[in-house]
Amino acid sequence: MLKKEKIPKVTIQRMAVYLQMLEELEEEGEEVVSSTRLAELCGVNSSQIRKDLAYFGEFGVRGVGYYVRDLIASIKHFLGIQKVWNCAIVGIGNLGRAILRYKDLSKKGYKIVGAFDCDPFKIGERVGDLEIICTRRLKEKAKDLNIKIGIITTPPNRAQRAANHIVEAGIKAIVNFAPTRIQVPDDVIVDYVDFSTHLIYLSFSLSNLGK
Amino acid sequence: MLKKEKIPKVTIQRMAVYLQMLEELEEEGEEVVSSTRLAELCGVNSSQIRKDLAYFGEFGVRGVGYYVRDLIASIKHFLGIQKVWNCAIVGIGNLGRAILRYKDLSKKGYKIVGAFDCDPFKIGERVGDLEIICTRRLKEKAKDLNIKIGIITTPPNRAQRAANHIVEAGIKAIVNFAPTRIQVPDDVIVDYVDFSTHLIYLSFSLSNLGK
DNA sequence: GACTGTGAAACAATTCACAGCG
DNA sequence: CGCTGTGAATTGTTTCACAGTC
Repeated sequence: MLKKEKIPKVTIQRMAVYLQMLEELEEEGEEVVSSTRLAELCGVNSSQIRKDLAYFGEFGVRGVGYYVRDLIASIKHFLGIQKVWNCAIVGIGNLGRAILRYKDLSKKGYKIVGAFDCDPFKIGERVGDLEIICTRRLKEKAKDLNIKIGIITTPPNRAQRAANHIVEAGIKAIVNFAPTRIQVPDDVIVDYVDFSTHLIYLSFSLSNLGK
Repeated sequence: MLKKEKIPKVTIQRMAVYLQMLEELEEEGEEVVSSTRLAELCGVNSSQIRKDLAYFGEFGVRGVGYYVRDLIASIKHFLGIQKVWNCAIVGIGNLGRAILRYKDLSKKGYKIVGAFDCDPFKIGERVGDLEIICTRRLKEKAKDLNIKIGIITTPPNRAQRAANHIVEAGIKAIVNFAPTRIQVPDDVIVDYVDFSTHLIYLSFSLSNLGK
């Protein structure tokens, strides 16, 4: 089904947005949606949606549109999120705790199964139904818990060390919330979530409106 | 100084990354950096950096590189972050509180001056040195507090209402952390921060390694 | 000699426009 | 007739390669 052609990162990101919106439409009881309508809701061009979907196959009905329920199932299938992905958080500060308490993640197919920190005063503390474990034990735990994604929520000066532990543990995907870049081997994928980058974009845009 | 040409969003985002890295270099006592070295640290191509900077002017010295301190100052200047931007948070749950407690924001030129929520049980509660205010009072407060950026950290089903209040208050820039799209007038800029989008990108990449 | 700044070339993503189908 | 799926045209971004200069 999946064509050999490389699928651009932006396409995957938009896919996640379409999925979000389709699930809202499903909740509202909509059964069919056209690319034009979905495009409006997502704030993109309608042929963008058709092109994005075309990377994965043909899901629509000419003259009709897309069946919401079916399209949701198809997207989940080809994005690989019918199964559950186990994640570990490294760095249990305010943000780490907020993510641990974020219940909707499991609905989306992600489960946080390990909470790690290197502060001896935190180790052993319970957060939700997890106990905080020493980061040095990440490697041993990663196997037992089948952890596939590492989430870094340490302060920036600890992020590289956290990344090293994650890489050591054989985990191949990292989301880094710390506002710093990290160095990892080529076979590890890193995605950055940086709040200040977004604020900078907005304040720059505000400063330059109409230019 | 600023050319008329439209500056791509990705350039601004990378600018924020360069700035981050330059500040780390400055702390380490580095006085000069070449585009090649900076590129390595940021994980981009060196001519990318030179092209990005060229949108704003000429900052380097041929045969030498860039003076770290000067470049930081220049970037801050043209991104418009020498001054402080006042922000309001709408939705004081786990994530909202985590952001309120995130002290480094003010170092970066952003200050959260208002905390809003519509839950009567939360109103009046203190978080850090702010008191939670009813979201309906956002409009009146936005003027007094000179709020320029609104941050939505509500549950998804409340995000549109939060956005409406922000727009009503005359604020022209929004960061939306709620995992849903919002509709706003054309003159309001919205930037989305969505954790699950990042997770989906990673899990998709893991599922398709080497394809 | 080393490194920037920048046109030109290569590559990538988006949008258009319409053929094809239900 | 309406809407998808898709080549072709357009627009945008990245990388190359080297002239210019400190």
